Formats: sequence, C-alpha cells, structure tokens
Amino acid sequence: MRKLDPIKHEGKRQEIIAAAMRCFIRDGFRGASTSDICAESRISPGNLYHYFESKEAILKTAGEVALAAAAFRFRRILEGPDVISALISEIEQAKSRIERGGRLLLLDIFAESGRNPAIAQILHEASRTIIGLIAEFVRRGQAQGKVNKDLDPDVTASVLLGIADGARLMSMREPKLDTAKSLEYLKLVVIRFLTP
Amino acid sequence: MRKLDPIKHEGKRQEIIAAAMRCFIRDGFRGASTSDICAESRISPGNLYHYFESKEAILKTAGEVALAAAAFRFRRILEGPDVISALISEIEQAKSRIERGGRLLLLDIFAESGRNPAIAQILHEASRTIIGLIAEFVRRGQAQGKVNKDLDPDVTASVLLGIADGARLMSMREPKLDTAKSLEYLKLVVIRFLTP
Amino acid sequence: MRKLDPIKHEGKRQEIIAAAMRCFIRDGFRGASTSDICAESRISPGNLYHYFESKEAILKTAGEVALAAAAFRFRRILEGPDVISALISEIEQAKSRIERGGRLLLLDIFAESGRNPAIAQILHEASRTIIGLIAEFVRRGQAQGKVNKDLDPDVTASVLLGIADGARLMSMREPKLDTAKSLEYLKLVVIRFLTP
Amino acid sequence: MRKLDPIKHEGKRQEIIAAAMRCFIRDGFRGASTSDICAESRISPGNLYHYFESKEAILKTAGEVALAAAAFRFRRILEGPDVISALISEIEQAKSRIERGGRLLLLDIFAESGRNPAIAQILHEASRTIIGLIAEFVRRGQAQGKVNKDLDPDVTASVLLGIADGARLMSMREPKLDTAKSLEYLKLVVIRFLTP
DNA sequence: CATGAATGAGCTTTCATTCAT
DNA sequence: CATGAATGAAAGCTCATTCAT
Repeated sequence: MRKLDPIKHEGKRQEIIAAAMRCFIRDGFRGASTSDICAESRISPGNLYHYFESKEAILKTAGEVALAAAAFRFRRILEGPDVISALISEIEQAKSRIERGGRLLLLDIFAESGRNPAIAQILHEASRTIIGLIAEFVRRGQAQGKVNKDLDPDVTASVLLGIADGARLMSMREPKLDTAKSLEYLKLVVIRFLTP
Repeated sequence: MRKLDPIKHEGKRQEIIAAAMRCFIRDGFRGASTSDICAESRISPGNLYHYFESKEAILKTAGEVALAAAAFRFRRILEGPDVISALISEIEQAKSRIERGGRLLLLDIFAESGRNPAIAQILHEASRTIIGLIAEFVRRGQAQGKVNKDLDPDVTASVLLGIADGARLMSMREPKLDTAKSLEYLKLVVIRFLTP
Repeated sequence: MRKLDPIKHEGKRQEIIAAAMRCFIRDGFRGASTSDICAESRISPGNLYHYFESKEAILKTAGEVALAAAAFRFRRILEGPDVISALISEIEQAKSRIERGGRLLLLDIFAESGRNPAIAQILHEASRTIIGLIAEFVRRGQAQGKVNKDLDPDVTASVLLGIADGARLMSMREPKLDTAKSLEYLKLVVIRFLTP
Repeated sequence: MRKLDPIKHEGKRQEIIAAAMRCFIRDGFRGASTSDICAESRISPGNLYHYFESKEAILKTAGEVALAAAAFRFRRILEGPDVISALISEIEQAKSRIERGGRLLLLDIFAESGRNPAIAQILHEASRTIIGLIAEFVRRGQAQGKVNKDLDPDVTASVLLGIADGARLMSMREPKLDTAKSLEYLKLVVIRFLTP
C-alpha cells in the first residue's frame, strides 16, 4: 500500500470513493457490493484493495466524505449575515432535488451508526463540528441582539440541527408535501424559538 | 400458503414477525438473514416460507407492524387533554432506553424507503395516519384557544412530526447530549410555535 | 445443523470426508479447495456447510480419520504373537502401493501440525494411542523373554514408531531403493535393538 | 532476467531466498504468498520476478538450499573420527531448538515432493548426496573394524538416514518426549545395528 | 533495475430460496 | 404443517502474475 506517486494514488482513491458513493446512494451501504463499486469505478476487484483495505474502510471513508460535505455546506451557509434566514436556507436546500442522494446517504449513516461503532464515531465527530458551527452562529446572533440571550448556544445548536434533520425526513414521509408552506412554517418555528 | 387453522396460522405469523423484528433491530434490514430469523423464531427455513413468501414480505410486514406501533403510541398519547405536553411526552418517550430498538427500526425503514417503493408506500400511509392524528389534535387545540388559529392543521402536524423525528436523531448524533435540557428546549420550540 | 435422520447425516458426512481425503491426497491439505471437495463428493458448495462448519473442520476430521486408520492398522498388526515380525510387517505394508495415499496424508498432517495447533493436538493424541499400543506390545515381549527387560517400554515404543516413520520416508527419498534389502536391514535394526 | 552485475544479482537472489525460507518456515510452502515474500525481503512484487520467474522457482530454489544445508551439516558432522557418535550428534542437533525451522521446511519438502515432480527430483538428488556421504562413512568405519563388514554401505546409509529422519518426527508426535532418554535409545539402536 | 498499479481467476463462505419426505 | 437437505449465485477478499513508467 505504499505509493510511488502519492498524488495520483490519492486521486484514484477519491475517484473510487465518488463511485462508491454513487453505489451507496443507489443501493445502500449494505446493498452495494464491492463488485458494484469496482464496476462503477472501472477497476478490477483485486485493484480495489490497493486503495482500501476492506469494504468497511470504503464505507467509513464514504461516511466521512458525506459528513464533511454536510459540514462544508453548513459552513458556507452560516457565513451569511443573518442567522435565521441562513438556517432556513439550509433546510431549503435540503429539499432540493440534488440533495436527494446526500439525504439517502445520511440516512444510511444514521442507520449504520446504530450498529457500527466506527460509523457512530464518525457521525459523532462530524455532528460536534456542525453543532460547533451553529453554536458559534447562535452566539453571534446573541451578540447582535437577534437571538434570545437566555438560550444556551450549544443546546440550541443541537436542537436546531435536530429540526433541520427532521425537516429532511418530512419529504420522505410525505413526498406530496406542500414544500413552500412547510418551509414557511419551519421558518416560523426557528424564528419563534430564537427571537428574544 | 393455504391455512388449515387460520387463527393458529396468524398467531405463528405474528411470532415470526416479532422474532424478525428482534433480528432487524439487532442487525438491520439487510444485515439480518433469513436463517437468523429462523433461529430466532425456532422454525426451519422451509417452514418460514409457509408463512411468508419471501424475505421482502417479512420486511414489509415488519415495517407495517413497526409503523402501526408508532401510530398506536401517538394515538394513546394524543388522548390526553393537553396538546403540547402530550407531544412533548412523545418526544420524551422517544429518548427512553426502551425505544432504542424502535428508533433503529424506524431509521431502517426510512433508509429502505429511499430505494424500495413497497416500503416507501407503507411509510407514506403510516405517516398520513399519524399526521392525521396530530392534525386532529391541533384542531382540538385551536378550538380550545390554546393553539394559534392561523396555523393550517395538516402542515402544522407535518412540521410537528418532523420535529419529533428530528429529536429522535439528536441522541444518535450526540449520545452525551444533556437530555433534560434539550427536552426543555424542544418544549419551548413547540410551545412558541403553537401558542397564539 | 440439526438433523432429521442422524444416521443418514452421519453417512453423508463420512462420504464427504472420504471424498475430501481423496482430494487431500491428490492436492495436499492446502492445495485442495472446498470446491474440489464439493466436486469430488458431488454436492453443491452451499451444502458442504450443512455438514462441516469450515474447511478447517474438514481438515481436522480428515486428519482424525487418517490417524485413526493408522492406529487401527497398528492394533491389528500387533495382535499377532510375534513382536518383531509384527512390527516389520507394518513397515512392509507402509511400502505397499496402496499405502501411498496414507503416507502422503500423514506427511501433510506432520507439516500442518507444525503451524496448526488443532492438527498438532490431533497428532499428539493419535500418537499417544499408537505408542501405548506398541508399549503394551513391548511389555508382552519382555514377559515372553523376547525383549530386553532393561528397555523402558514407553521410550522404546516412541523409538520404534520413529523408526517406522523414518522407514516410510526412505522410499520418498529414494524411490529406486532396493525395498527387500532395506526391509531386511530394518528388521535387523529392530531385532538388535530389542533382543536381550 | 538479464543481469547487469551478476554478482550483485546473485547476492539479491540469495537475500530473497533467505527471506522466502523464513516465510516458508512460518507459513508453509503453500501458505506463504509471494507478497509475504516481497514484504519479508523488502522488494516490490514486480521486482521479485526479475530474480525468479515464478513462485514455483522460488520454492524449488528454497528446497535446494534447505537440502544443501542439510548435506553440508552432514558433511561437517561426518568429518569427525568416530562414526557412531557423529551420527548421533546429527540426531542430537536435529532436536535442538534452532533446528525447528529446518525440520518444518524438510517436512514441507517431503509433503510437496509427493505431488510436485520438480521438488521430488531435488529431494532425490540431495538424498543421494547425503546417502553417499554416510555410505562413505560406513565404509571408513568398516575399514576401522568398527562397523559390521557384512553390511552393504549404501543400504546401511539409507537406513541410517531413515532413522535420523524418523527421530526428527518423534518430537513432533510427542512434544513432551524425554529427549535425553530417547536419544540414548537411538544411540543404542545405531550402535547395535552397526557394531560387528 | 525497481516501483507500485493493475489484472482476473480463484478462494472460502453466506445467502435466499426450493425440494423431498 | 414441518423438517432439514439441497441449490447455485453471489459475497468479500487474496492470489500469482504482468504492465507501464
């Protein structure tokens, strides 16, 4: 597993992970087979193991990438000046067509983390990062006087993330849901929760 | 699949489903094998197929049962006089130790429903039932003047269910979360959302 | 792995072991594959695992059977009245055409036992049995005055078994060896060792 | 397989063989993989094939080296003045801790030679060499009047080598064997066999 | 010479399912 | 109804070997 050209090696690893994520979205963490991943990334079964030492390792890495992507999205969104509309826009994006794959992957991560400690740990770490970002945001809002100063930033962040996660599930429960209206209500929920 | 004694037959079916659910909780929808289910319900593999025509059928039935149980729980909870504290108590229970299995199963159902239309349909139907119950509750609250009359009961119910689902995920993201405090905040979220 | 008809089940197990031993003789313990064994015993790969829980288990059982057969042969041979010629006839048989398979298997057992503790233990137990038989024989010879009474029966038995094992290797080292003459010499070795 | 610097090339070949022998002792002829050998000799898989054209060739060469080492040991031992004690000391060494690896390798060679003609031939040639050495020794003993002149030196040598091989197997059959006593008995066997 | 990437057949084992009794 | 035998495809993974650089 040493590499002559580490950059090329890392590039191929990422290609494989991208292919694997497509497979996982299509068939699930457990439903996708290593040979599916090989076919999707056009490599031989033997070669896969030059890049990952087991399917488990692929799964872990894919989980990390998916969660890192989520954190990255949060970071960008929370850069905006206005707390609440930033949060809402995250929920909004979660409903977009493109995000469907990410949502499925996230669900697999949740389901897997209930039985697979390695995945659970990855989820915990990513969650702590994201909650940290949101908490920071809440603090900023409090400083600006836009957020109720009685709220503990960390717990508030957890609850807000929970609301965002729950919103993601809404469209799985009800595909015909009136998205605009439910978004409006979610906005209301968040605003009423946070405003002083 | 002919049944000599329909009652006995149905009893055995339920025993098998109960065993299957234990397996699914332990190992996941995809991770549990038919022979696990056979071992857990102490029947032979041949006999399993006298009661269910495929693993898929077991999965569907188990999904239905799990969702029916959730709906039943909601029904009981919503029987109480006070809207908000009823909802909160549901969320509270969701955090209890006993509910861990149910939560894992629900996650599997969500993940599975993204790829399996049969499971998706079961989830939709169950969700509609539950949302109907909550909507009815919201309406009652509005009649009592305890709930903001501007809120559409159905959308409100969807959002409340989303919040409850999201709350369930919170403890998977952060096992060390301060449960009491986050519950208190969730109560706040719901109260501020609903009160006129 | 429970059985409806334990006798039939055991019968099939023995058929499989017989087939496996043919494979092991042909290709070695490590060189024979489970699918070779399936082909030789005309069963499907899945079915093999109704009878043995792993290839390792097949290997162990085959080792036990081969060593039990050796012990059985010793027992029969040592039933004769004359100690020394009985021992020699065992060595004689070891050179026969038929015994070639058994010798190869025994070599595999020896080689395997150097790395596989389970096989090592089987070898030790079988050896203790055989040495016990030979020791008993030596004692009888001592009682008859035909064997030197100064010899410790157990150590003597070990050494005699070693000589028999070594004789088996002779024809592997030198396939063109003058069998008759070398047997005569071996007889001489044993006689001179044992006679008072 | 062209060699730029034949001396360096040969040196590397020997390094690889030494590494391969460590692997073979550890895991057996069939159990050791080419990548084990690469790891042990710290070269790349591609490079391995610059020095040996196949695993089979490595196996053959390792077999030759192991047998040459055995012959060398015999040569040194048989240089001593006294026939019998020389032979005994060879058996003695065979029991020593250090020789365990060599014994395992020899067993693998025996087992392999039953199925692999190339290895069989190497074994035959090495055996002929060793037997020649011993036969020469026997002749010397006969000239000295210390060995029975009726014995055919070649057959005697074969039998003596067989006894030495058998002695090596004794400690595999019975790891708890009283080594000192069994050695004493082996000495007795050889002395009584050879003395006029 | 040397590297590590790449191959594809093959390994042991498990799976959902069907069959004979 | 119930059993356990039987199936054969597919799983994850390793192997000896070859290729491109």
